[in-house]
Amino acid sequence: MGEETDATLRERLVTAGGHLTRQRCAVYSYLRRARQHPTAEEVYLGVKKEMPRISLATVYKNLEALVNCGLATKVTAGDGAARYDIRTDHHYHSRCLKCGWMVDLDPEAEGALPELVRVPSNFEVSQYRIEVLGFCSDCREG
Amino acid sequence: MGEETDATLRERLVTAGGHLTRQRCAVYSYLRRARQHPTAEEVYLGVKKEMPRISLATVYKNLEALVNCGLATKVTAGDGAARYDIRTDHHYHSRCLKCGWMVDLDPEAEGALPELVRVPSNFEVSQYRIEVLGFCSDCREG
DNA sequence: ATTCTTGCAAAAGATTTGCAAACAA
DNA sequence: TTGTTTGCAAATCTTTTGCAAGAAT
Repeated sequence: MGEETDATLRERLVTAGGHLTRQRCAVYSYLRRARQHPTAEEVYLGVKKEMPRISLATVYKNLEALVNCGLATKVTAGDGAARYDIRTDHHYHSRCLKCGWMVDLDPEAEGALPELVRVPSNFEVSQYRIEVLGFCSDCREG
Repeated sequence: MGEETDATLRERLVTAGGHLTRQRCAVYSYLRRARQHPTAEEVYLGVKKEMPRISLATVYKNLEALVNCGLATKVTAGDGAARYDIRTDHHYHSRCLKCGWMVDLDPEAEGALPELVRVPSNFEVSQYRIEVLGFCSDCREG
């Protein structure tokens, strides 16, 4: 993993009162390289290849630490296991109903929510999520 | 429970190859009367009051049966247990980050999704979900 | 009669926790 | 040194499943 990446990770961790460990670097590195949004189990299996003694509990704890210091997002797809996303900026997701493939979607326009949904005035909105469900290019053919 | 309600339930169940049982009526009735979107556990505890020998497994099976015959929706909030919603039409949800309170939101305008999100053209959209997160009127004060 | 459903207990899957040893600051 | 993290096993929580007995069609 790159040294500036380690530095960023260390800075965020230290600010949150944490330590920079080999396991934490490995989890963060795996997440950065992941093509998809992996589950904790997938991160575990991936990191295990280079660090055979790491435990699944450690992976869970480290993923939580990354989320807590703002370096990752937990995406709960609803079905099965939670997934982790290296992106932390405001964006949405599409998910294939057949294979579960999850893709990031970029906001097209900001502040358009009120036109789409009527939110009660006594509810204080802090964020919103959009999930688009359907079939990816591979699955719509098969 | 009202007789027309039973008749609707029976019709849907029979169409799907199922039976109308006391337990199923009770679960459906509870869901209709629920002020919030209850978890399976909450439905179980509620129905148990009038039907002490019902089992949690039966409640799970019956909630699934209701979803399958189009009389309820399963709402997976991400955290903890799934919740069940008697509404089956297209609508959204808001959820309080403090107390978990979930409220139905009505669509303000249809077909506005493309203005909000850029979905890849090779993805076949079948539905989308919007979840508004924040704080309900009770929790923004406390 | 036949098929579906119930209730129970056990199983399964995902995530969390307690704790002593190891590590980072 | 002091406080945090690791790895392991056990525990927890939610949901599912197998099966014999019971209920609905």
